[in-house]
Amino acid sequence: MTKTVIHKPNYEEELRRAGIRITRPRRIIVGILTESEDHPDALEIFRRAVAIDSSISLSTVYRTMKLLEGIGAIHRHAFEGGPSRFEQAGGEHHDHLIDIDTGDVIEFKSDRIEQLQNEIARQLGYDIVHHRLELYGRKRS
Amino acid sequence: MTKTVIHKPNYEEELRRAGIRITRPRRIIVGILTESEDHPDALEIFRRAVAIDSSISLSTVYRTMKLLEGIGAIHRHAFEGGPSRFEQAGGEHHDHLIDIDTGDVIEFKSDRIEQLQNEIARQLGYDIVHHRLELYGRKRS
DNA sequence: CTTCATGCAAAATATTTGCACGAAG
DNA sequence: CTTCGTGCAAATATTTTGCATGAAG
Repeated sequence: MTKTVIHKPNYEEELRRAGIRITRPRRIIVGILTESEDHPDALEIFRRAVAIDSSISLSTVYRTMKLLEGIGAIHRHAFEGGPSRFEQAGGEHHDHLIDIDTGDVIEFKSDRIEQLQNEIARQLGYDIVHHRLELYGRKRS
Repeated sequence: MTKTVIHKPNYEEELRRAGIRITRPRRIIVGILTESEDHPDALEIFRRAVAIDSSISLSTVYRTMKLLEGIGAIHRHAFEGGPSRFEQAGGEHHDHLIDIDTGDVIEFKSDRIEQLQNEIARQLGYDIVHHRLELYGRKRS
């Protein structure tokens, strides 16, 4: 098991490659995602964006999230209860441990688990397209 | 890895033990959950309930789901995109493989994975309160 | 009887969409 | 220029809640 390292993708490059226009709101939003080391939801991204350009709308945040998710540039997480939270893709795949008291998210990765998942899917006659592993825990005192 | 076996809990007994009144809507709703071998959402449970007693309201379904979840009698799943889906608890713990083409849910269980999860959490300084493992896959052809 | 559950309608939350206008290429 | 993206407001989807009434124990 290893903790993952943050890396900064070049979203503008990715967008251009996908033939998507680079506009001011999009530039600001991807900038925010690039700088974020947490897992903000749409509203939080909107707040950070508005601090830079107050004319940005929440709709555009949602639209941009969908767009980026579509080209695989970000991942959408639906942790229990709350709204979707987003995270830049492009780093190594990892799973999440969510602190149920603080909401903090810790990333981790286990090749053993991934391997077991594949075995299980195969035994059931499936190929895994993607998966979701979330541990909800409390800090040991 | 093993597939889990369905078993029928006595919800009325559980409710009584928890000091919760057994009303007509509740009896109908838990009856539906007992018979269900799928993972219906609130609206689907509502539809099945209305077929038995047309006076039942969707609010009551939601309230009952929350109640049953509170006493640990059912589990709430938030599979990607859709609304919460429910399943009777009381059987053995298991995880889910979701067929991305049909929405079918297959239950499975892996002690090895559970064990690895615990190790990981411990290494990160946490105790797992619960977890969620979902494999999204496509039938191998 | 007293407490609690219900149905209904309205509210709250999260997200999507139609439309007219403005900006990107 | 032409296409596409934007903000805004309204719509949608899911879930929760206030309130007056009725049922459970």
